[in-house]
Amino acid sequence: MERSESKEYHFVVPAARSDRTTRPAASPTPRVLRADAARNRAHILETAMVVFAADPLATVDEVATAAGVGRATIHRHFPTRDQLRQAVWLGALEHLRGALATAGLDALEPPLALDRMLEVILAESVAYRVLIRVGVEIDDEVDAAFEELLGQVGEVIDRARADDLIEADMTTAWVADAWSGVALVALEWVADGRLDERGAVELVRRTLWAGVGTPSARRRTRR
Amino acid sequence: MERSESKEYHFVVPAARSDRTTRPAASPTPRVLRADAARNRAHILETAMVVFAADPLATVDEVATAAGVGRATIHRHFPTRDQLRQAVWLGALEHLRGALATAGLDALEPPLALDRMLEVILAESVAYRVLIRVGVEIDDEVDAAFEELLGQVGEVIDRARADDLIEADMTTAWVADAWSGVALVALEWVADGRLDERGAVELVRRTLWAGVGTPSARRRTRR
DNA sequence: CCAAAACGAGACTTCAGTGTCTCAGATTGT
DNA sequence: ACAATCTGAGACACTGAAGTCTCGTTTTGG
Repeated sequence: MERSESKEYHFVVPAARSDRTTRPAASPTPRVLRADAARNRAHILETAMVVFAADPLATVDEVATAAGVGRATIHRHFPTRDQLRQAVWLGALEHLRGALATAGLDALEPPLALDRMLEVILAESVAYRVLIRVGVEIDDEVDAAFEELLGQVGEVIDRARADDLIEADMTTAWVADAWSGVALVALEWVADGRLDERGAVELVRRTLWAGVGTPSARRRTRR
Repeated sequence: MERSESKEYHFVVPAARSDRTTRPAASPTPRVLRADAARNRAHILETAMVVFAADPLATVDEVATAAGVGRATIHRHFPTRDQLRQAVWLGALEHLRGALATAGLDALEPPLALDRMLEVILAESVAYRVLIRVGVEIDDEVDAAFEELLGQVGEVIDRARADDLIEADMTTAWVADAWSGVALVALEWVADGRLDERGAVELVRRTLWAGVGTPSARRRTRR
């Protein structure tokens, strides 16, 4: 690990080493896209998201094949593989931000809002997986976008805190990370078919708010 | 993702695609090692563990340099990079199993045993990181070893359950995974210096057993 | 002490994957 | 309809890393 700054989301964002040999690159992308080009570009991005979610080390050729497109076409839109990877990552983040933005979290009581959030993440699990497993180079754009996403979580938690629902000495950052840690596990369970989405939401809610212990365990494990 | 069988530890064990171009390999390792060879082999393995923990995509040359050893020597002991990777992974697992075995978990009350377990993992965080971030190909050996490690966790949890400390409708597998999810977050916090080991153990214990909610939250979030 | 074994250094081969280029054909926009 | 743009297909050059090999030197074990 050799990240410089120490942000709050280390757990979620993986190392950013350009994961394959990459030559310096060349020209930037054009200015105005013809309709079909734009269509294609979007399609490539979407396919790449799925492919990278399944295998972060997938080659450009694999993406091209999956998208039913020539490899050269990909390079036309994304000069280097790293740039494609970065674009995919940002696209996934945008996907999630959009989904959360339209989920109406503000209108929900905090506990329900967290439930809703998990539902969104489960629905967008491919995007979520990309965020977690595909590397990204942290620049200002990434930083800002990510920060905003985290802000949405933090806000919900702070509202819960205002309702006296959160143990006072647990920081918002911890609650957010603990939530995402548990949510991530649940996500895997759903992906494995060991749990359906309803069950996942239920289990995460209970685990997060009340832990896995019985009342008697709560007494015994307190310091 | 293209794993066939569906085990309980998908969350922890990452995709196993040989993460770099690898040619077919060649000869197996010799039979009896001279003393210096054995020493060297162990040293390479240990160094590789550290290097791979920091960067799962590190090259053989990087490992060689870090170990102060010729690249050829590494290839003598581990014909292909993949075999080195596999050996490192298994070594890390063995490391952890050993540490847990000598931690005297059986003699501790279940909640304390889980605390102790986290302490061990924090102490062996390099090995743990390797397990999580470095790919491995699942063969029978890996499967058996991993299964045993999980068994150790499961056993502690089952003892807790026998003491009526675990909510009856939460499965042992879920408790184990939720624990490891939260523990993983705590591990990152410690690595970032946002938490010391004592605090991490404390926080994980409370979060796991009682969640992040206040008593009133427990009432309100129940179904 | 000496033969066998292991090593480092460096030269070499091979190869997968990137990125470039060209060109003939399809699509678009006006 | 026609010029501009985009595309697929394929050939090509380049490179980093893997794996092999040799040879002179060091270490081991009996």
